[in-house]
Amino acid sequence: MLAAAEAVFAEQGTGAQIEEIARRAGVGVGTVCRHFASKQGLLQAVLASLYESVIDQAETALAHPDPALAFEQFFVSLPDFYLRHRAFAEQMANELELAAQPVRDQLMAAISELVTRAQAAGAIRTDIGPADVSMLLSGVAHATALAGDLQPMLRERNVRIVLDGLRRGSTAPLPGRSVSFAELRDAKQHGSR
Amino acid sequence: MLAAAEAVFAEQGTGAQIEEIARRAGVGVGTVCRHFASKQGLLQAVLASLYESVIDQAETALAHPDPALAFEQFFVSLPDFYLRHRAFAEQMANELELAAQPVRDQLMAAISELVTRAQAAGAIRTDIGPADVSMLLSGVAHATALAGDLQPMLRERNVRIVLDGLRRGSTAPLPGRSVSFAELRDAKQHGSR
DNA sequence: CTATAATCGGAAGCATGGTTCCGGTTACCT
DNA sequence: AGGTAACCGGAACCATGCTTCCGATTATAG
Repeated sequence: MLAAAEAVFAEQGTGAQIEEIARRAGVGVGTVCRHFASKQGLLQAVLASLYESVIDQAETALAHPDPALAFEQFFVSLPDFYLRHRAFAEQMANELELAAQPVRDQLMAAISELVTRAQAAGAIRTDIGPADVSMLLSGVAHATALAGDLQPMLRERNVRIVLDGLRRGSTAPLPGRSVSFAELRDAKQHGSR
Repeated sequence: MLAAAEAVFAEQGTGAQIEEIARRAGVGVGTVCRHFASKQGLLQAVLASLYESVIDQAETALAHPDPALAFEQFFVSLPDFYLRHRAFAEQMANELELAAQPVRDQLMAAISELVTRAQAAGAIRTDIGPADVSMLLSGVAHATALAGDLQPMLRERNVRIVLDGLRRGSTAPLPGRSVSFAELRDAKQHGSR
């Protein structure tokens, strides 16, 4: 049943209907709702396992000897994953709105590490921070969820262009300063408090 | 009343409730629904005028003597506009999903012109097309609608990074080929037919 | 084999938010 | 001033989709 939920959420995004999930799983609606407190709970359960997969991907990338390729590999593979898991893409797209979760923090930490190493290796510009990468990935995630399977080539180009913007040797300096995930979270809590 | 709708849509996005619009306009819900066929109609009416504003911006940019600065000016000012009109940002973010409208086509034409001129001037890479720009702007629009007013500096940096990715002198060639809006539309209709 | 308990399925309940409708009011014309 | 017609307001209506509940079914233990 959890597999069915994952499949349906993957295809239709977070807006998928419970009825569809139940039908796909070959059970009744009531059965779904008894096993999970709510639709939100079911979604969280599915997303948790997807987070694990992505964290695995990030750590696989981190094992790559070349930090530049490690970052690029992850940055390119993540949208591929979005494409196959639409609900996860939406989650990543809306991530900034959500409260912190352990698994989410773990992913953020891995991304931070990828960024730092790539910067140390001189592969990507040093005036950016994890928060910038997060926001860019959010935009990529959205674009992917929107038109990904319709225009796979366009999606891939989109990723490459953004990636180029992150490389070293840009023409103009960025305004402001780079900001970490921790700072971003603090600022957010401060702003909405 | 239309002004009230514009204000509410600007603040709350396309999900704004009619009741709120009515209250802001100082009228009843019924009055709103009599003047416009549906919520969708009201939204379209508001968006139409916003499209006009943006087209004006694009044409102002086109009047700039330097094509490079013209493109940059527009590309930077558009997210500013998104920030002040959240529903419009959402519309731009979801644009690929919608049927073509005259006013939309007009904007697309202006963007295409800005791109072509900037490319001719050697300001931005020649292996991209309007469809690429549209997808990037969609991502930027989403990121803006999501976290724009919370992290203005982050938003501005986001735009600048993407813009850098569009500049000439990138490290690796893009896969595939550039595609125009017309081709994008055709491909879309073909895919969903 | 039968009684009981757990689980299942779908229909009824509930919440949200857009749409419609009818009684009241206001403005205008004679 | 009086009558008529248009317009306004909000309450009732309807559609959608999550949640809950109860009768039916199946598994299990004595």
